[in-house]
Amino acid sequence: MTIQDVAVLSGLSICTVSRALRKLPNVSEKAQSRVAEAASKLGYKASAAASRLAGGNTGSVAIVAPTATSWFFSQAVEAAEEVLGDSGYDTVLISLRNKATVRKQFFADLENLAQRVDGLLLLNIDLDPGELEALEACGLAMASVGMRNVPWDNVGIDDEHAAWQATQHLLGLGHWNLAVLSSNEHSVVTETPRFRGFRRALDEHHLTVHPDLVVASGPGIDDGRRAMTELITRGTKPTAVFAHCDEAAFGALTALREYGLSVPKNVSVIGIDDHPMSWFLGLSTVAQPVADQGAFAANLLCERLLNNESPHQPSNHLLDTKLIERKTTRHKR
Amino acid sequence: MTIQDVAVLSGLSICTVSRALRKLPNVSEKAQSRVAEAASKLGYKASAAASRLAGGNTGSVAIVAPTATSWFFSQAVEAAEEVLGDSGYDTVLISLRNKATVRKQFFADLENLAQRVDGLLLLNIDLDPGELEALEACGLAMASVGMRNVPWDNVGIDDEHAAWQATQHLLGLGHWNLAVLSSNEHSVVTETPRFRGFRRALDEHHLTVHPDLVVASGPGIDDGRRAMTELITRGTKPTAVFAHCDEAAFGALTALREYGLSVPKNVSVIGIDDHPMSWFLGLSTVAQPVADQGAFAANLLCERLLNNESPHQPSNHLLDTKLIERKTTRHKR
DNA sequence: CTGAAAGCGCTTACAG
DNA sequence: CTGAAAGCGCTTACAG
Repeated sequence: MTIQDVAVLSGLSICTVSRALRKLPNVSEKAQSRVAEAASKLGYKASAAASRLAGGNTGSVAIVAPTATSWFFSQAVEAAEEVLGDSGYDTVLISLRNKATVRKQFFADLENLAQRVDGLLLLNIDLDPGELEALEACGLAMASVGMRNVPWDNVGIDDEHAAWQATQHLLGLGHWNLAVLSSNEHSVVTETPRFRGFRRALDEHHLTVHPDLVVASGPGIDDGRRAMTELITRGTKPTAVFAHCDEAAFGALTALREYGLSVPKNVSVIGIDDHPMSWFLGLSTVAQPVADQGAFAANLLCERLLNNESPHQPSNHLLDTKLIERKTTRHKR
Repeated sequence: MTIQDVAVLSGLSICTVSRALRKLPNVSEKAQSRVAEAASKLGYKASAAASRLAGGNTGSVAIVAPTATSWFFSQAVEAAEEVLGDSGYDTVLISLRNKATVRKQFFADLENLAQRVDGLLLLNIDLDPGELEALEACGLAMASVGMRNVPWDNVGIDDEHAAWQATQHLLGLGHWNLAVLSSNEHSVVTETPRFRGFRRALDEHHLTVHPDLVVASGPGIDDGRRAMTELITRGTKPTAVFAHCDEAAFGALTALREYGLSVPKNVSVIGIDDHPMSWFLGLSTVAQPVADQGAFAANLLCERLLNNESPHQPSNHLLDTKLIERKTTRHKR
C-alpha cells in the first residue's frame, strides 16, 4: 500500500496527502481530516525508505552508549527507547563497548550514520575536541545524558551536590575521619564534580581532605575492592568511606570484610547511584533517577526533531538526587 | 556522493557497480576490483534508503527482547550488536518492557517493521501460536536465543542439563534433603526443563522430589526471597536449595540470613547463570555463556541474510554450561 | 559479462 | 489551498 492508495480513497492528490500526513501548513481542515480518515482506514504508514530518499526523515534515531551492559546504560536506553517509540522513531543502538577502536570507528563513520538516522542521543560520552567537532559537523539533531558544556540539550544530575549529600550524611553521623574512593578521572588539576562535593562538605565542617585518605578507583566492583585494600594496607584508619559510585562501594565492602572490618560497626560506607543491588546489600547511597534521565533526554531530542527550524539555547536539566539511608552507615561511636 | 561517482571513477555503468558492490555473480574480476578500488577510494557506502526503496535491503535488523534492563539481555544484545555491526547492519532495539500491551502492539506493527528491517533476532520470547504465525507471515529472516521448537535457527543452553549439574553438585556434597525454587512457569502438567533436570538428578540417586520442598519463584531477587521465606515458614528443613536462577538465589540468601540460617554452614545454595554479582557474593552456580549466545545467534542470522535463497533446516545449538563452585555450597556435615 | 531504462514511494519546488 | 512534475539513489528485469 502506498500514498497513492490514500490519495485515491480521500479524493486528493498524493501531494496534498503527503502534506496532510506530515501536518504541514497550507492544508485545509477538510482535506486534513479526509486524509487522516483514509489513512487510518487503510492503516497506512509511509515507507521510511522512500520518505528518507525524497529528502524527508529516516524515522530513526541512534542511541550511543560507552557500553550497553551496565545497569545504568541499559536502564537509560530502555527508557529512551520507550519515548522514542511513542514518537514513532526506531531506536538504533550503538555501543562503543568501552573500546578506543570502536569509538574511533564510530566517529569516522558518523557521516554515513547521518544519512541513516535523524538524531543522536549521547549517553555519558566524554568528548575530546575533535569528536565534538565531528558531531557538530554531521548535522544531526542531538541531546545527551550526563554530559557537560555541550552545545545541545543535556540532562543529568548535580554530581557535586550528590557527593555533598553523601558526605554530609557521614558527617552528620559524627564521622570526621573520612576516606574517599574517587573516580579515576580525578587528579590534582582536574577535580571531578563528585570530589568537589566531597571536599565542599568537609570545608563546611572546617575539615580538610587528608591526601592519605583519597584513593583512585574505577567504576567496577574490582576497582573498589582494590582501592579499599590499598587504603587499608596504607594503615590509615577512616571511620567512614564515601565511594563515588555504588559498584565501587560494593568492592569496598568486600575488601573490608576480607580484612575483618565490620560494616557499619567499624566503618560506614556510602555510594552514589542506587544500583539495583544496593537495596539487596543494604548499601546506603544517594539515588539518581536513571530511567528519568534517559526518558527526559529522549523527549528533548524529539522536540528538537519536530521543530528543527527554531534555533534555541541548549538547555541543561539537572534531576534531583536523594539520600537513602540503609544499613552500611551508622553513627560514630 | 552517489553510486554515480563510483561509476565514473571506475569507468563502468552504475548498474555494474551496483552488482559488483553486492558481489553478485556475472561480474568480471577486473570490473569487480576496479569497482572495489573506486568505492574504497571514495569511501562510498550505498544509501540505505535508496537501496531499500529499489527493492534491496534495509541494512538493519531488529533485536527483540522481553526487557532490555536485565543483565542477561543487555549482554546478549551488546554481543549481537557487535557481530551485526561487523556485518554492516544497524541494530534497532525493541524492548517489550515486560508489558502485554507493548507486546501486542509489537505484533500488530510487525508488517510495518518488516519494511524497515531485514531480519529479526528474538531473545527468549515465549510465543503463543498466533504470534508465531504473525512472525512467519512477515517474511523476515529470523534467529533466536533461548527459544524452543521454532522454525528458524536458535541457540541456547541445555537447561535440563544445567539444572542437573547444579543438583548433582549438591547431591555429590552429601545433601539429600533438597529444596528447589522453581520458575513460575512450572506446574504439575508442564514441568520446566530446569525442574526436569532437578528431578532427574534426584532420580539417579533413587531420591524423590518432596512436594513440600518445591516452591514457585519468579526470576527476581524479591521473588527468591519470598519463595525462600515460604519454604522456611513451612517448617521444612532442606540442607540445600537449588534456585532456578542466580537472582532468585540472591533472594534466598537474604531470606536465609533474615532467619538466622547461615550459608553454607546450615544450608547450601546454588543457582544457574553466573550473574555478574555472583562472583562478588560467592554464589556457587552453573554458568551459561550469555554474550556467546547473542553473538552466535546474530551470526546465524547474518548467514541467513546473506544467502536467503538456500532453504535450510532450522538448527538448534546448545552451548555448554559449567559448574562453578564458590562459597555457598559445602559438604553436608 | 555489461549497460540503458524503468521504477521503488515518497517530498519538494513550482505553478495555479 | 491544491496539483503536475521532477527527482532522491538505488535495483531489477531486459537487451545486447
